[in-house]
Amino acid sequence: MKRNSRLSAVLHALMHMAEREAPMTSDDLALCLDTNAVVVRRTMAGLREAGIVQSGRGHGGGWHFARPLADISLLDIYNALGEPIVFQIGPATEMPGCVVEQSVNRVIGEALKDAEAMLMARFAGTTLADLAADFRVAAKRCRADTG
Amino acid sequence: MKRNSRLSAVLHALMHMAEREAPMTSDDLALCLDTNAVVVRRTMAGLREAGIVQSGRGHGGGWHFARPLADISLLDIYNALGEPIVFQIGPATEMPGCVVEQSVNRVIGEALKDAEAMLMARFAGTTLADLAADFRVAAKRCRADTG
DNA sequence: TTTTCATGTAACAATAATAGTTACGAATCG
DNA sequence: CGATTCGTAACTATTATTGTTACATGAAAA
Repeated sequence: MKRNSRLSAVLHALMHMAEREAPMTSDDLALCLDTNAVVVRRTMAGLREAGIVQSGRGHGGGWHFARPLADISLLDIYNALGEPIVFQIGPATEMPGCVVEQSVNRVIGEALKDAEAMLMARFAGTTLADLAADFRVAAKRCRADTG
Repeated sequence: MKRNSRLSAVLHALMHMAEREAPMTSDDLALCLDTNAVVVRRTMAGLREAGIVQSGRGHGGGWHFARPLADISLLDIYNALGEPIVFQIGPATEMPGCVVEQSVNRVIGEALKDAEAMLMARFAGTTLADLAADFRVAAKRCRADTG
C-alpha cells in the first residue's frame, strides 16, 4: 500500500503560499509539489471547508490563507484533511468474537492510542508560523553554507 | 491500502499456543485466526528465524515456543516480523530537493520518530507472559460476569 | 518401506488504499 | 464574450497486504 502523504503535501503547499503575497493557483502549487492540479484541489478542499484557506475563481484567483499562520495548528490541518489513519499496523479484526484476540487488541490498541495522543498533542502545539520560522532558519543556514 | 495486521495476528496465535501444552499445527492456528495455513507459516517464519518459536514436521509436528514467555517481548516479535512500517502517514518524497519540503519533512519526521520511539519502548517493556496474564484476568472476569 | 502428516516456499489472484489523469461544468474577471 | 481558474466525477495506475493453489521436503506412524 502507498503511504498517505497528504499531510506533508499540504504543509508543503501552505509553506509555499506563506512565502508569497498573491494567491497561488492549483497549477502553481502542483508544480511545487510535483503533482497534478486536481490532486491539489482535492486535498485543499478540506482546508477550505475548515475555514483555513479560501479559493477564488477566474482571473487573479487561486488559494490564500483565511487567517493568520499563528492561528493554524498542524492539528487543525490534520483534522481538516479528515483525520487520516495514523498507523499502518493495526488489529486483524475490529470486533473479534475470540476473547484471546480481544485481549491482544486491547493491549496493542492502548499502546497505539497513547502514541497517537502524543502525536496529536505535538501537532496541536505547532503552528504554521512555527513551521515557517523553522524553514526560514534552515534557509538562512543553507545560504550561509553555500555562500 | 489494507492495514498491516501481522503483529496482532501473530500475537493472537502465540496466545493460543500459550494456552496449550502440545504443539499447534498451522492449520490449527489458521482456524483460530480465521485465515489460511500458508499465511500462518509465512508469518511465523520470521519468529522461527529469530529463535522465538520452533517448528516440527510430520506427525506430532507444529509450532511451539523456543523459550519462556517472560523472555519474549513484543519488541522481539515486532523485530522478528521485519519491523513493519508503523505509520500510514508520511512524507511525499524521501529525499526532496525543495528546501521547503525538506523543512516540512524534518518537523513531521521528528514528531513521528518520537511517537514511534515511545511505542517501541512500550513494546520492549511488555512480554508475552504479561499478555497471557492480562488475558487470564479478562477471561476470569468474563466467567464471573456470565456465571 | 510406504503412507500420512506437516512444514517450506514459490507463484498467482483478490482486495483495498493512495495518487495521477482526463473531461467537463461553473464561476469570475477583463 | 472569452480566458482563466476552481469543483468534481470517473477512470486508471501503482502498491501493499492478504488469500489461494500447487508442489517439494522432511518426519513419524503403519
